[in-house]
Amino acid sequence: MLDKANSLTIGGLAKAANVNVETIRYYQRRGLLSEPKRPPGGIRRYGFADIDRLTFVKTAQQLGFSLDEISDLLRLEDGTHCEEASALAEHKLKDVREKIERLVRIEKALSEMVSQCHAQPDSIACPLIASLHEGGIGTEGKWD
Amino acid sequence: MLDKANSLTIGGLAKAANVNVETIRYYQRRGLLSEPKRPPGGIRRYGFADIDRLTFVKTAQQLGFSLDEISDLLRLEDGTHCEEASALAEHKLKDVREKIERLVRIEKALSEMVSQCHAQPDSIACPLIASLHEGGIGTEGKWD
DNA sequence: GTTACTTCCGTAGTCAAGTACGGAGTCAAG
DNA sequence: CTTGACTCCGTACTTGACTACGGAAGTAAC
Repeated sequence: MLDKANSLTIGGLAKAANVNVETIRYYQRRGLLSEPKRPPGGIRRYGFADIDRLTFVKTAQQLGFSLDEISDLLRLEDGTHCEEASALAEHKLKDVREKIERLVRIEKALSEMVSQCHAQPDSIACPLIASLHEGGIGTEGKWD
Repeated sequence: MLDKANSLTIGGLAKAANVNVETIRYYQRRGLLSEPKRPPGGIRRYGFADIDRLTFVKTAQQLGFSLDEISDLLRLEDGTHCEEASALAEHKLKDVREKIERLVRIEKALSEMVSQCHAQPDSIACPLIASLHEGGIGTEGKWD
């Protein structure tokens, strides 16, 4: 299906995924990206799948995952055994949900701040830090 | 209100916030945490506010913010001028919402994977990478 | 008022994640 | 069949975020 599309050199891949060539080579060394076989005395070629994979790594990184954790996630994508995979997935799911919760709290604090500011543009209080307290702002805003 | 509570030494603060003493000093150098005045020839004391601040920094970090970005967020908390603050807040809000979206996509992919796996525990496909494509899964689950 | 733990402070070292470098080999155009 | 750009590969350097070290000074318990 995409044999013909496997036409990128490492430089083209780097441009397409908006990363440095050296970063690609680094990821290959770390096992995050496989190195396509190189035709005897030739040059390696890459395709769409590689762009997607790189993009995924970069995105996951921005979300606070380390390269080791991203390796784990990618092992899921690559299809390990079902038991193992689902255990890992459930674990990662917990991480992800916690991250979402925290971000939602921060989001609320920020948006509240913005609207407060538009309402009475002089005094401003930002409950950003408080927004992270466990009990906090899920349904009701109350802290001790 | 919490003058009496400002009783922690740097070591106590470190324990309370679950970070290294050196990390606190490092944050002070970077301006993420202010150094309380030290009584002539004495020792600095810290309080609850400092614990919260440190906790916030650590949490934000896990969510993929750099210390520089966290400085920005903290300037909001500390109350700058309203215009400036709200502009910055809106900008950060965009970041935060993007992060949430991406995490939600990942969350869906992972949870789908787990339930698929429970349903037919042998063949397993993980659309983890696909989950990040723009057009994807906002309201409808459909990928090509 | 000595002993044992801390704080204080500057400087140096570490670790993850790249980024740069340099020389040999490959490829595409002219 | 040479020139210029790019790949390949190993090794070395950089950056962000700590973490460790060491000596002087503070402090708490005996």
